[in-house]
Amino acid sequence: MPAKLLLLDGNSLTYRAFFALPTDMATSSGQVTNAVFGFTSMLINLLKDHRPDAVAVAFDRPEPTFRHDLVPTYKAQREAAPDILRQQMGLVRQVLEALDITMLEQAGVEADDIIATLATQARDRGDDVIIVTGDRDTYQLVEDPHVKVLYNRRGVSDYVLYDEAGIAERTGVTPALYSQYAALRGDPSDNLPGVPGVGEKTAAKLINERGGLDGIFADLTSLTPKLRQNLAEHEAQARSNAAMMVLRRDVEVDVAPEALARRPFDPDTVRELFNFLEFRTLYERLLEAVDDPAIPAADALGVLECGTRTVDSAEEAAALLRDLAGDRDTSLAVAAAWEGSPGRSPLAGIAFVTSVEPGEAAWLPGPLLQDPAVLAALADLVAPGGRPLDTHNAKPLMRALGALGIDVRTLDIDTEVASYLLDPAESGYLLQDLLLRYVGLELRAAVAAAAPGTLDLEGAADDLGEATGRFAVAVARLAPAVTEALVKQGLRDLYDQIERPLVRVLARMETLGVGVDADELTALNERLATEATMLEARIQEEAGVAFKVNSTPQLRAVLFDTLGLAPNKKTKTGFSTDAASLEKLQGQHPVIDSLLRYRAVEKLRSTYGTGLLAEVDPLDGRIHATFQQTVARTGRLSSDQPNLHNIPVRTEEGRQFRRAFVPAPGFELLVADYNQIELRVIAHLAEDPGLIGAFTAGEDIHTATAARVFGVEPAVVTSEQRAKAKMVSYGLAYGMESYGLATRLSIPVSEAQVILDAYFAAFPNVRAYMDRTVQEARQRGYTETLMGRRRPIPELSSPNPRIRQAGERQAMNAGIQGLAADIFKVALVALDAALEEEGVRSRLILQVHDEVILEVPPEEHETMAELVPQVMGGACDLEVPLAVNLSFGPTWADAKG
DNA sequence: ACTGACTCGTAC
DNA sequence: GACGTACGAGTCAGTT
Repeated sequence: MPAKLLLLDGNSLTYRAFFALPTDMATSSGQVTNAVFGFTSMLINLLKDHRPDAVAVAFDRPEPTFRHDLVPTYKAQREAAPDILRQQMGLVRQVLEALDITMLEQAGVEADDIIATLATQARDRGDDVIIVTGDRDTYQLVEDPHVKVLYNRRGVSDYVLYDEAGIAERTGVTPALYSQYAALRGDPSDNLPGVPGVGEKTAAKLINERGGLDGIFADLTSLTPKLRQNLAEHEAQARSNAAMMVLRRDVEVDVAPEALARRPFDPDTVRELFNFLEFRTLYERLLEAVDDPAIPAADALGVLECGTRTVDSAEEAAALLRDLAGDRDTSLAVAAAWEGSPGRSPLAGIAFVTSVEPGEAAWLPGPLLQDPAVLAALADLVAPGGRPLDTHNAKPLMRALGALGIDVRTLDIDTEVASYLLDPAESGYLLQDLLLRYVGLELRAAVAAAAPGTLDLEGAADDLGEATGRFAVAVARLAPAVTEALVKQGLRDLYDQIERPLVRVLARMETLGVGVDADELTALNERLATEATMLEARIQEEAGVAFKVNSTPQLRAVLFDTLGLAPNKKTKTGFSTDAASLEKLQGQHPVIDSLLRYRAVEKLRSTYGTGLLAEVDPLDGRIHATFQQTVARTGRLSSDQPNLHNIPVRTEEGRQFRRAFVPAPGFELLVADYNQIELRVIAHLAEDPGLIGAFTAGEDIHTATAARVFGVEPAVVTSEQRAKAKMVSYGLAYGMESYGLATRLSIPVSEAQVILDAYFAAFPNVRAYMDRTVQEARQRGYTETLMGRRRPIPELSSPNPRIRQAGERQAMNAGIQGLAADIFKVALVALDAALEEEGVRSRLILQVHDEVILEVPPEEHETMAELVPQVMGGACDLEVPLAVNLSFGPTWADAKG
């Protein structure tokens, strides 16, 4: 029985896969994998569908081939492959290496020539050959029934198998005549022009009628005049093309036929590589495809094992903790379990790892954490100089232990925070996902279903200890892996100096919470609710129909159908009713004003009235938000339950809510915010002398900017000019374009463009910086801040221009917002340390991106007025000073300004 | 009853 | 489409 040989064109197929699949397919570390995924997926399908006895993949080499010697312009028009494609060529080779599939390449010839040679040899042996390529040149090889071409049409799964008849049907000529046919027609992708006026149809007709080029050129007289002239003039071109297109079948391939035979691969190697590439489904498909009982199935990939011992007496627990405290040179992995939501409910218990491999843990149920001796031992364990602690999401544990009087000072690796630094673009950081990705182990299903730290095992209380023990062992296995990754990516300092200490600072701020005047909030809420009810009735009256005003679809129908108003903006589902659209309708119908007012009132009532009241802790009357350290992709913090980062400030009415934020009795509030931090960051990063000069001189930045942009003296800058300059400055960090500026300033796009041009002419380094940033990000696949914080932006290589441009704006913004966030975090950590060092009672209670809020006792007013701006101003040494605005007051609103 | 998509609006 | 990063209220349609 003849053997079956599969021959692949590595370059052509990888190239096809790259353009067939979206480039936002990437690993968590930002490596784009669309092409290597597509290639691998297709290879697996081929192995499965055709069960070849032998496989080889041929590659082109970068240096010129004999065809370049024949025709110097051969392929000269080709652009260099994008970086993210070239990287993947290497990955494709790694995949083939792991699968132990032979790769062939040779200087001076192309992959097709190697394929032609091998195919001819195999044919001569009587073997069957299937050639897989995205390139049509190999059609000429299908002249023998043993040889077939699998032509990859568009994607990675859309391919068709051509035999001789198939080629004839597809092209109109037989494989033997294919190269002469192609010579007439030309090949733009190889930069080989054909005969003008001769396309596929004419070429096939001529070749078939005359049996080839010789027959055609022997006698041109019977052809139409134009065709005759074109052929006569381009005979040399056509003959040269033909010579170029004939594949060499005599390449000296240094490989014996047996060497191409399928061999079993090393499953561990393949699994490791697929794991690295984050191919989650391919391994199983591969196993199906090779059907080799010697290769272990995917479910033997590795399940984390752990034996957990429940500690049932306080004496035993205290002894264990003292024992664990003895080893200060290695980290201790722990995991917490909660009665309810992490950090907001009592601890259900803590598991401590007693052995990493084999996995063993000790489970201390919650009640033991009431015992004074246990608490004392635990406090010693985590006191300064105690045992380094690893855990997943340390902040809630710190909060809970803090409530028990234990200050955790020995945090080493928080696997969640560390993983966030490794890839801040992930949608979440579940322990089980990370363990699989970085270690290749699975957490058992019952546990894997639970959110990190929640472990809602449907009342399976007996399992809670065991499940938490497994979490702890998982942390112990994961921590070294993420640490190694941190070091590799140069993120270790960022983690050690900023993120890790920040965890404790945030934990303490959350625990303290912020005081609110619930009576004031309630009064505001009721007033707004009354007005909302009144407005709702008025709106329905004015519109003449009863409808749900909060419902966008219903409002849309009322405005644009019932009332017949003219819509101007569209959303995904219909005409927009947002405030900007409504404002354009003002004056056309009385209901518009009522609607705008209703929207404003209802927003305040629902989000800030009812919303904030629901978050007031009945125990202490304060609001304890959670500050999320692993959410924002730029490195910023976020706040939820409630979000204290978007409390209104711009309108007086909204600002009322800030009056409800008050200090603890006997304290006043201190608000300290960075002045124009993002613009200063831009000045520094762009090294723009104009901006740096203005900031250094302490000028009003918007006036100074306007003066330069509009070419007037600062003294005569109008408020309108200043407003325009201000808007440009704000938009800068977001990559705003003329359209956006025009919308915001209510001016024509052309005028906005003039202003933008003038801005970039006045501050040329800013544009250069933006361009440089995008360029670097595109090259590397990620942006990086001054402090090394990285953010992958795979969108930069999207073939979709809209997505790509969005990626460019993200890249510009990430460097700016990211550095501002880095600086601010440094300041928070430094402030916390300074307060501790000074031994003051003043304390951090809130942060809002570039603003910190402290509770300050009156006697420390002067100290803080000096200390806070000094520490914040010194957080980072930029080319411009970091100015800090300070204000004290009895409420958040009073302390603003 | 729950969930996710969608729209809208607030902050920096 | 056209300005980046968040969180959350409310509606609605689809699923349990």
